This record gives sequence, structure tokens and C-alpha cells, in this order.
Amino acid sequence: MSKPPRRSCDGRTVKAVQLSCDILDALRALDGAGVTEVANHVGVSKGAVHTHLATLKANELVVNHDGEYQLSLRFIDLGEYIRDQIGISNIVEEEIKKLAENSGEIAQFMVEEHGRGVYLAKAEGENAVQTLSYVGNRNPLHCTALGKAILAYTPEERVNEIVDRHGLPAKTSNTITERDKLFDELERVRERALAFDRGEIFKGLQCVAAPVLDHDGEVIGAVSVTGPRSRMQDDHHEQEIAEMVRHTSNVIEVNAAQVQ
Amino acid sequence: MSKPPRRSCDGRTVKAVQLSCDILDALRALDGAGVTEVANHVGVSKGAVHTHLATLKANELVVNHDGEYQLSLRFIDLGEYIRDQIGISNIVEEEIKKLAENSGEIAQFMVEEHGRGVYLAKAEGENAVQTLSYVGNRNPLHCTALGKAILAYTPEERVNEIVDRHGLPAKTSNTITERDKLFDELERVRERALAFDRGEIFKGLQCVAAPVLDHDGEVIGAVSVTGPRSRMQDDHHEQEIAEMVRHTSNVIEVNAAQVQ
DNA sequence: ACAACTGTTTTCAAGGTGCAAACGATTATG
DNA sequence: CATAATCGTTTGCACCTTGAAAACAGTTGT
Repeated sequence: MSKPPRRSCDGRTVKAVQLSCDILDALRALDGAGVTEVANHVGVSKGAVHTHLATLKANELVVNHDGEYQLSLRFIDLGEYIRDQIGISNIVEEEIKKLAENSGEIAQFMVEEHGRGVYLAKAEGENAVQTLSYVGNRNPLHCTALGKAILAYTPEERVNEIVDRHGLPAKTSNTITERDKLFDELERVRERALAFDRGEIFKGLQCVAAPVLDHDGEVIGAVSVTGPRSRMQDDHHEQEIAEMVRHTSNVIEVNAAQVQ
Repeated sequence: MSKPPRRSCDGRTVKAVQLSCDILDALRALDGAGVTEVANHVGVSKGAVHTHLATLKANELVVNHDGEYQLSLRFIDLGEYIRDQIGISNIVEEEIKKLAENSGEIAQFMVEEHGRGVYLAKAEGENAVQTLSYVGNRNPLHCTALGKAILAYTPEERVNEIVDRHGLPAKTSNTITERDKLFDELERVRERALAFDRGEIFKGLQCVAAPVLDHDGEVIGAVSVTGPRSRMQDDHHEQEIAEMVRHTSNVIEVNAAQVQ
């Protein structure tokens, strides 16, 4: 019985901290809850949850608003801090805005973190449909055009790690759920330097994305335009959109000394 | 060089979680750092910091960006979630916007949490000067007009708790640093239902604030206008501003079924 | 080559941590 | 109004986690 030679990812961890993280997750999932409810949700004793919540409250990460614990306003501060920190070099926001105006649809910018896609910019054109994504929101990489554009320029080893960790959950019947198919798709993305999403995360929505690369060829993110199938399935229109997306990607690549 | 900023708390707390919180604080204070740097800043062993960071990373609260640990983008998501959660009932944002337009200065809305003031809305009029505050930012209550407006309608016992916890640190030579003087000031605030800040947090900036009260008379926050002393020290102008602030407070009181 | 740093892993004992159960406090319910 | 049912909080205790210290492994710089 030999231990798998996993990378130093699963070394020692602090169980108490893990529990507190689970409790924070529970508070979010439940939109606030009492001690007992949290205890049931994470499967530990009431007493333990109580001391953990007391500690988190002392650190101002949770609030007790008449009997119910909730995540505190401190997270707004932290979120704002991170935004400042990474800078999102106005260039990205401006270009995404222009892209939304020119296309009339939703334009977005995504980066990868912890094997998931994080939206860092979003703008809406005049014909834009509503989507659920927002700045800071996280989606799987394998079922979005943005994510596939990023994965296509990520070292194969890393892609495998990501798939190991998060799997390939199906969001619609169009979602790619097999590793082989995913790698085939990534090959196709590289051929055109464009990724497409045809209802793979949400039926009725289609998406065109282009990677944003570093001076060294490292991928730092991706830009996209999202619209309803009714408009996007027109080849000519899609082609126009693709050109706009490519253009935006280029502008960001040129100007972005460093994003993130 | 730097002394360990560890907090002590009453009641039972989870020491390991406390350490992780200190580490998160350190990462923010240092704008990202390595294991050794964090260990020195917090005053614990390298080994301990390493296991804690590993745990926080596994929970995606921290990223290791080529050798340096930083707070992760997840905080943007959490911040956005909290914003959604409390809703800030567009009314507040709209009214703050109007107040900024009418006054030409900076208009803000603040609530109290953990004994500190948290800005939840900010808008800039055409003559607005730059200030350091932003949505989510936290300031002491005793040295802002907003904070004093809130404290004036907070039970005396609670005010004492808050002062016990945070003290009355001086930000400028105008800051109120004695408990008696603070209570005198709060009495004056109640007399006019208006609070003033004459360079108590930042020399050269003045501020007029009005409390926002519940149907039950409980304070839920405060609204303010901030401007440079050069304009605000004119009595007539200040009077006009005060009327606008009062008006905004009233509108929010009437419309806000519940804020927060 | 060596020193001087990093980050990571290991050993080991001290004491923290979580469970279970008891305790108050509050609300339902007959 | 008494009793039951839940809630959050506290306590005692046994086990096992956790943090210090030191060894180890990589990298950088001189």
C-alpha cells in the first residue's frame, strides 16, 4: 500500500480553521443562521459552533443580528481592497465597456483562480440580455467560452489538475463532461484563437471568447461577448462579434503591462 | 521591528482560528507576503504559519502567486454577496446621489457595525473634493459627523461599550478624546438632530450629518455631506447643506421599510 | 563553494478543542 | 399558569490537534 506521490497540496492542515471556513460557507449558503442550524449543516456539536462563531465575531467577520449570525460588512471592505489591489488597470474596464457598446451585448473579462473562472469586469450593451454573472462571481472553466479560452493556453498538466479537483459537472446537455472531449475542444480553440460556448452553461445563451496573453505567451485571462442564441446563431453576426472580441483582446494585450 | 498585533478576547475562543485571522490581517496589512514575513509580523513560528496558509489556500481564501501569499479574489465575491444581501434598498443610493447633486459636495451613508462606522453609499457632486473613504470602508465613530449622529441615538450603555472597545484615538488636534466631552457633544447633536465634524478626522474637511431613525426610533444609520473648510465654514452655506441633509434623512426614513 | 536566505517537513509535548451533558432563558402549548 | 420544547451558552473532561524548534530542501548571492 503506497501513498500516491501527490504534490504538496495535501500536507498538514489546521482542522479548527477548516471548521471555521465550513461555518463561514454555511452562513453564506443559509443566508445567515442560528447556532443550532449551522451545527446541523456542518455536522458538529452546538458547543463547537458557538466558540467558533464567538471567535469569528471577535474578528469582525460575522455579526450577530438579533439572534442570527451573518457574514459581516467587513467583507465589502475586503472585496474593495482586493479590487484596488489587483487594479484591473482601467484599460480592461474601458475596453470591456467599448466591446459591450460595439456589440450591443454583454462583454466580460475573466481570470482563473483556484481552477475556477472569476469575472473581473462586465459591461452591458443596449441589447444585452440578463445573465447571472457579476464581478467576483465564479464559474467552472470547462463550460464557458471564457474558461475554455483560458484552459486552451494553460499547460496540460495544470488543466489535468484542475479537472481532477473540480471534475466536469454538466450544467446543460451541451456541457463537455469527458476529459478527452475537453482536450479536443481546447485543440480547436487554439486553432482559431477563439472559444465558443453554445449553451454549455445555460441553454439559450451563446458566447464567443478570446484569450488574453502575456508578453511571454502566458494566459492572463480572456474576454468575451455573450448573447441569446437567436442572434448569435447567425454566422455572419457571429463572425463580426468574433472580430470585435479578438480586437479587444489585442488592445488589452498591448496595453496591459501586468494585469493581476 | 513590528510587534505582534494579536487580539485578546473574553469568553472561550478558538486559538487556531484567531491565528488564522491574524494571518489574514497580516496579508492585508502587508499587501501580500511570504511565510517568514507573515510569521515575523504575527509573532509565531514559520511552521505554524505555513500550515495555516495551506488551510486557507485549500479554502480558496488565499492564493500563492509565485511565492507570495495574497488574499484571493474570493473576497470580491463575498463582498458582492453581502452587498446583495443587505440590499441597500436602492432608495438609499438614489437619495445619496440626489444629495450629492444638490449640494455639489460628497454625500455618504453610514451604518454602525462592531462599534465602527461603515460607509455603505457614496456619491460625488460636481465640486466634490477627494476623500479616502469608499463603500465598505470603516472609520471610528467618534471623529466623524456620521458616527456622532449614530452614537447620539444609540443607548448610552452601548456607547460606553464601544468606547471601551475602541477608545477615542485622536486623528487631528480637533478630535474628541475624552468620554465626558463626547457625551456632551452627543447631547448637542440630539438638540438639533444634526452632527458636525470640524476637521476632527482630517484637517480641512468639514461635515454635516443627520441620523436616520427607525419607526421605533432606533438609529439605523446616518447621512452626510462633506466639503472643504473653505466652503463649509460659511454659516449660510452650512445652513443650506444642513437642510438638505435633514431632508434626505427624512426621505430615507419614510421609504426604508428596513435597511440592513 | 559557501553562506544566507527562503519554504517545507518532522518530532514531540503541552494544552487546546470538540463532544456530551447540564444550565438558563425564552417561547409554545395544553 | 404550568409544563414541555428549543434555543444559546457554559462546563468538565479525554483525546488529539497544534505550535515550537530543528532538521531538511531549494534558491540566491557573493
